[in-house]
Amino acid sequence: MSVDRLPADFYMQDVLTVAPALLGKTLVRVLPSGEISRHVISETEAYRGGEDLACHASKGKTPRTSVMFEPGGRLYMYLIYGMYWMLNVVTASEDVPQAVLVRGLRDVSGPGRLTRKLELDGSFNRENLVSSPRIYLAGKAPIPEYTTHPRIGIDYAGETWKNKPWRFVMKS
DNA sequence: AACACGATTTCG
DNA sequence: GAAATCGTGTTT
Repeated sequence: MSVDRLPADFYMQDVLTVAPALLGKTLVRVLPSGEISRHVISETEAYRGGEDLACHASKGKTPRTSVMFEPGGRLYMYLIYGMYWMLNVVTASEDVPQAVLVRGLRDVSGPGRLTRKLELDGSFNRENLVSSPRIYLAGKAPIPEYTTHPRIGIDYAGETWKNKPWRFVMKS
């Protein structure tokens, strides 16, 4: 356990508050071998509820998206293109479906590559970051400087949503 | 039961 | 520019 593991309250805020606040925080992964891997989060994206057409939950609650309707602090893992697991942190209160996609670490670029490196897969879906012995987030304020950009790979979401500056990149 | 497709990455 | 590769949601 870590003394500065992020508490449940942190994840209960709106996704537009949590997504930039995750920048500079440390992703801690206890591997099956016992080795502890620590990486600083450098890039995130916010997916915000039923209205956001880029958010999987905008199409309603399904077996896959149901975890986003649970209280913040759990992981939402899903497989994309048949080969890459995406790491998402669920935020906000129950029945407010939101999640932050962890898109990059300071020394690992790309959401698909970072889950491979940290050995994260579907078995981590619904994992609770506040109590899990094998993965958690740690760190303290302040939030580092960052820039905002449109989200990647969501052209299907339409003009309104695809242009939202909801990608957050930590300045190196 | 069949089909279409994606919050990506890598190779040519 | 295109393939790889499969779970999920939708349609038949």
